[in-house]
Amino acid sequence: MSTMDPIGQRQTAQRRAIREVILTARRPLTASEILTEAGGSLPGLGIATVYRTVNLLMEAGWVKSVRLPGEPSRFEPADGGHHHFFQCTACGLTFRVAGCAGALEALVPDGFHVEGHEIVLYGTCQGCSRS
Amino acid sequence: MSTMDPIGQRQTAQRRAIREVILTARRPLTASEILTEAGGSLPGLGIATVYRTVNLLMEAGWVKSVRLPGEPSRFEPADGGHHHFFQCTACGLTFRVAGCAGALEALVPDGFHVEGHEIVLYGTCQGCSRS
DNA sequence: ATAGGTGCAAACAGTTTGCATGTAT
DNA sequence: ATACATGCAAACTGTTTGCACCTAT
Repeated sequence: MSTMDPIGQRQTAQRRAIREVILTARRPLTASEILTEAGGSLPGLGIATVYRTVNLLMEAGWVKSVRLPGEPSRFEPADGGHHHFFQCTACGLTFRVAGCAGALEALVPDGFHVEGHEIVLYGTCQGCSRS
Repeated sequence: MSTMDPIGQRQTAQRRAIREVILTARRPLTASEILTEAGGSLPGLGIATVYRTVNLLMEAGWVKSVRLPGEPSRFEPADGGHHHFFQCTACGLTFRVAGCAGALEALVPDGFHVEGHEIVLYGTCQGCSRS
């Protein structure tokens, strides 16, 4: 899967722009953040196109969604490896956390099969803890 | 805090019914599930009252909200102890999971303070794994 | 009597969808 | 040329809010 692979059936400026914005961002972006970013070079870009393209990118395996409880969906490159998130309760910023607590299978009763998990940590970030 | 403590300033049939529905349910309920349940004995009950009462119950410490990523809020008694959730990817049912993976503080860099966390396990439940 | 609560409808955010227009192929 | 993509607006879900009416105190 190279950068030149088409998304869907056709290459369009919108799809290229949206993919680039997500792939070059250093944090997961919401749909409206993507609209703002990509809309800079593509006046008239609509939120529906962002959602349609993001869904296409997810089906194609380029992008995955990050869903923090009570937060709008964010989108990030799918190849970022397994990680979780830390959300600062003071400033609201969301940080990526590299590690992962294992042994989660042990938590469920017999007959249940754990295939995946989501962990969100809450607390105060570096900046907010200091002040 | 006894069962007779008022919620807000006044006791009303709606508030009593909504509280009882949440406190006697054996799984967390969405606002519309609460409306359906409590609405049985209170025809005309509105969804706005459910939300207003649930928010009041949360402020009062009776109830807490369960927010699974991408799911509508659910509400459960606040005194249920620390636990997490397992959501079946086949049938969609949500189960409570008693245990908890510790050592989550180790995942964040120096300067970050972990105050809480949320863990959601995904997989197949007992019934769906069998078939 | 009156502050506070309720129901309804409107408003709101996030997301999806229908449709006529536009465009990559 | 034509099937696919876009933009807009409408629809939809979950949640909150404004307001006139109602009720526990």
